[in-house]
Amino acid sequence: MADMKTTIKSVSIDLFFKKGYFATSISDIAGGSGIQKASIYYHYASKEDLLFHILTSTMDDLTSALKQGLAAAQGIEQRMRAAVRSHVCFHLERQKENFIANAELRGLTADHYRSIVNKRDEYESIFQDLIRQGTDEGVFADVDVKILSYAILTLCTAGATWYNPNGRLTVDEIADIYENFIISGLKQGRFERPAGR
Amino acid sequence: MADMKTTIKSVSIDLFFKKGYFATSISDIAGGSGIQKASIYYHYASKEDLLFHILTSTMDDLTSALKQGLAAAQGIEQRMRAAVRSHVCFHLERQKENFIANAELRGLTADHYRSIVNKRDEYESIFQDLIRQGTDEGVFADVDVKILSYAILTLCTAGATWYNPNGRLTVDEIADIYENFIISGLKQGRFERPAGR
DNA sequence: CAAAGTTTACCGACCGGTCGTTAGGTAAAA
DNA sequence: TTTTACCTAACGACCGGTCGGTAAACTTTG
Repeated sequence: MADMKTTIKSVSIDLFFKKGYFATSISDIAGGSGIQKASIYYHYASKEDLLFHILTSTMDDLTSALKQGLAAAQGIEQRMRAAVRSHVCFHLERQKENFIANAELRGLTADHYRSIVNKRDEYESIFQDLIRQGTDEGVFADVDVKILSYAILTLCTAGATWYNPNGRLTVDEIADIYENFIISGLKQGRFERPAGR
Repeated sequence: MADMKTTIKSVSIDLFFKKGYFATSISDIAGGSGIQKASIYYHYASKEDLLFHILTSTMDDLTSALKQGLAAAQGIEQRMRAAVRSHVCFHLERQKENFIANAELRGLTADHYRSIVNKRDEYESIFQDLIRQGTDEGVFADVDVKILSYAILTLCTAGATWYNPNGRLTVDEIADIYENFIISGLKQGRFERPAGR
């Protein structure tokens, strides 16, 4: 019994994911929602407004999921593991929205673009702080913070591109693989040696 | 004194990169090339044909760069390092085309889409073979070949999204960072220990 | 409690504009 | 005389968005 505004949004997510924002017409969305295209404008001001709503809620949920995931974790390695896991799981569980969020930013007006990029920057900075802390503590190798944060984020983000919910691996299994890969890449050989240096 | 066909292609690459394939009109391309839009059709059969030409040449050059990079390298670790380096450098040096190749596949007809995806699969399989060989030889940890190959490729591909040619780091420096990060992630602690186990 | 007013959620018809593409023509080069 | 490389003009399709209207649901009021 979802209301029409929610239906329109979810139909749009499906279509934007499948065909892309520019290739999806208001008529397509209306047809998928079971109403006439003029009625879309009762619920959303414009096609771009609809895209902006999708991206905003996705980014907000993404960030709050990360903060929630970090709240419980202690110690820099465990915190980074929690962050990676949160990032991966969110992207795989809400694959379509995240795919759109990474592919259709160009559909936004300048103001809305800024708004979303600001949210993304805030999210990224959490990861960058974790990396910085890890290198300061000597747990991670002395890596380039910017590049490595991009690497970690795009790595997991890319999962939303190829992930198949009916595929061979579960979300948790994929998260395990990424977690180990990334932590190894951050440590770069700094594993606890049998004895002193 | 590039001929007009080449000019049109390179103007299209610039515009597809900046505004996206669907948001770029034939008029835009014609304007940027200094001719009328009808004249585009003397050189290319359609807008989609133009996109297909761009993607085909990009994929072909990408694969031959990889094969060339691998020809000189010996030993699985060195071969993987060479592969990563080739991939990173190609993506950063031909940033725009690679960005398009990863973002605009949806603009293709079914036949052309298949053609490009086949080329991409062939390219991926080279990386998958390298990973498989590395795990067989015990140089790399026992990782999931499919996922790790996607990880490696998307990692470097993402570079084409954020790379700034006038930025802080050179292509070679970025390639170094990725090379070490990826090799560490593949080895997952299997570094040569000071002495016997 | 019923009549009157107001709001909600939708519709069909239409608009100006842009799109990719084609037809037919032309002037210079081969 | 044919080919090359472009042009002007126009085509039909489709796009996002607006307009005026309407039936049903709520809210207010006598």
